[in-house]
Amino acid sequence: MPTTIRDVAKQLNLSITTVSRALDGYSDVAEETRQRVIQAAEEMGYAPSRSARQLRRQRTDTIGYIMPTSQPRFADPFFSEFIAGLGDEASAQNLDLLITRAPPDQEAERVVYQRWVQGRRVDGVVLSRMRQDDWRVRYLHESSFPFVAFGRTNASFEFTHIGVDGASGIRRLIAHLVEQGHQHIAFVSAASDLSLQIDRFKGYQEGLAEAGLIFEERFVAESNLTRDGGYLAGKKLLALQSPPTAIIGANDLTAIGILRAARESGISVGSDLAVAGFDGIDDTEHTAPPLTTLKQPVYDCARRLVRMLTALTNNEAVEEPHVLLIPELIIRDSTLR
Amino acid sequence: MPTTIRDVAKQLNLSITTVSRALDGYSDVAEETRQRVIQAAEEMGYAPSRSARQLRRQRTDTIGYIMPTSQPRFADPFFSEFIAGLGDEASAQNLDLLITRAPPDQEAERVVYQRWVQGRRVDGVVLSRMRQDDWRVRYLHESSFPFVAFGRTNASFEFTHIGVDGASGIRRLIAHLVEQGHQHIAFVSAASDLSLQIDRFKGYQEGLAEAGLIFEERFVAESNLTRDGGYLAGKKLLALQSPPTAIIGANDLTAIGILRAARESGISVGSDLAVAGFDGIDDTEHTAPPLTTLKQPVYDCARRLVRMLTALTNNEAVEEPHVLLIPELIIRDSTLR
DNA sequence: ATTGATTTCCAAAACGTTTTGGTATATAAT
DNA sequence: ATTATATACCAAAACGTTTTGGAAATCAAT
Repeated sequence: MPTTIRDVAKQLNLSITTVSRALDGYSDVAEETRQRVIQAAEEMGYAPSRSARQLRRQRTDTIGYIMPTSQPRFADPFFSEFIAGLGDEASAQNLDLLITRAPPDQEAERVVYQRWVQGRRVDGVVLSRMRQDDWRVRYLHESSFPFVAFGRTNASFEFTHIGVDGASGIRRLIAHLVEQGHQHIAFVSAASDLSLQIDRFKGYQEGLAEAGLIFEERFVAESNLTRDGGYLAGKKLLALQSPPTAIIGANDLTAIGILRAARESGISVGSDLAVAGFDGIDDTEHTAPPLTTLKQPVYDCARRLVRMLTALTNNEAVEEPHVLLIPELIIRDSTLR
Repeated sequence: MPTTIRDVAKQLNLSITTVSRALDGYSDVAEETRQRVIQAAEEMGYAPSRSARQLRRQRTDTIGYIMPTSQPRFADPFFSEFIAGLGDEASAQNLDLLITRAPPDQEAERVVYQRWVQGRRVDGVVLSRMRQDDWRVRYLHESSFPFVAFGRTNASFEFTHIGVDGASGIRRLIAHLVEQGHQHIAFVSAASDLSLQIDRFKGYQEGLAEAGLIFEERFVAESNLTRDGGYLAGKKLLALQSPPTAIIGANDLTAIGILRAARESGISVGSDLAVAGFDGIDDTEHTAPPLTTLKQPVYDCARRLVRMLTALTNNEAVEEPHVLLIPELIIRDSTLR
């Protein structure tokens, strides 16, 4: 039986009101009383019941994040870093972070969002891995439920988000590859409804054009943002008649899979084949060879998104509601001859 | 303004009670009425307020996990997989999962646990990365708060947990290394208060003894379970007068760092140096060369722990409260000549 | 001495559920 | 015709806070 505010009040012969206000730092309680209350609360191990407070205040002091992944074992360090950022900033703001996972664009996802929104389970949610025509954005907007997003989408209205200019990043990468003498550059892509795919693929096409290279359909292999997917796509590309001399993965995991495919084919990455990824996860420093990548500050973005979200839930103005970041090109041995 | 149960009741000219009981499936409401209620609730977008329900029921239907890591950017896939398991099983049981991070064995950690326990924020918690003399175990036990743990500790009382027999795993690994002709086997260890360190290090010493090898202090390098830590420790060991021919990392991340140290020193892993890790994270399949490791079923353990915890919170008996698993030795190229 | 301000406290309402302990009506058994 | 039993419903209490709108006591100003 945990101690309630009533216990503390009785102990001190004060009213519940006074105890509550003392602890909340209101100015209408005498300093001496406040000290007594604080001490008693401490001694009795009192902490306000979260659910009671939530019910009364009509807010949960909790934000939610629903990982959009299909496999139960999500193995993408991107999410770890993103969640770490969310969690740390949430703690810093004295918020709780509620996490679950739901397969993207399926009934199950809808159910979770509805439960959280209608059950007033969280004050706001963070979205990531945006899709073109994203129903989540529509739904939350229509329910006028606070949310922020990592990534853009083609919604007809504005919403608070941080985007990363993948296209410009990939263009820079291609310029670098061309500089290294590459003419045959392939791309291992992701599911076509993902905003990041559309964005990065656009960069791929633009980058080729800028370098005066022609776009070849056969140099595009569709994959799924996983290591295994990258491996298979890499195998396929390397088995072509005249294979590419450089391969860009839609993310780092894909690129790591490609590295493995090259190794198994006896191809030396760096000298014979250039490989690059996107995200800048920690692993890329430790692969063989270390991987060239376009780094996006996932952790910091996550923290910033939480700050934007709290502004939203507090009905404050978000100072910069549409951020667009340029990823940083980190050149490592995997694209150096 | 979200719909409440009162709105639904008014709409149907029923009492709040009846609506509540209809939705909860009690038998004292006519089937026809129940259907009307269900339909109206659906149409009006009603979902019970979680906080109101929690307050009344005196339970949160939420379990908590506090990641014991110091760096804000935790980069250990172990945690991703663990959290994925917790999250999936929680969803399956219609529970929420609350997550945060706190540096192990520090005041901040204490504060978070106290907030959750005293504020009745969660129904129970899951512990991992246990320490000898773990204050969390003592505290939760004394507060008689439901918890389960991944890992053992030296508490004087019993508690529900799943342990992994690291010692026996490392012994098997050493036998394998000896079979490959290794006589000089080093160990890169973790913080000495971690149960996993004590356990695995014991296996290291026992394994050497069983093989008739002598234990040499200089072959032990202390590290911190990260890639960078493993890299530094690996560098140090490889710079010794007569360096080891095999190095065991306390976990996979450490081993991955060692791989990199070897590569930089121009040492060919497999033929010249054997390297092995512990955990069996996905990365190990994709390193160069693929890494020998002792795999523990982290994801499944996490799911099972949640099931054990719900048994505990429901005051049911846990059918098997003390599990001890043997890790599986997966031999890959990093320990084959 | 009266009035006005200020300080310090509090009773009661409200938040939205679930649960307890019924009551009224219809049906079945005597 | 009475009594017992089921069936279908409901009013009110309770969960533990925060907030509203005072009230009493003290102090300052006239």
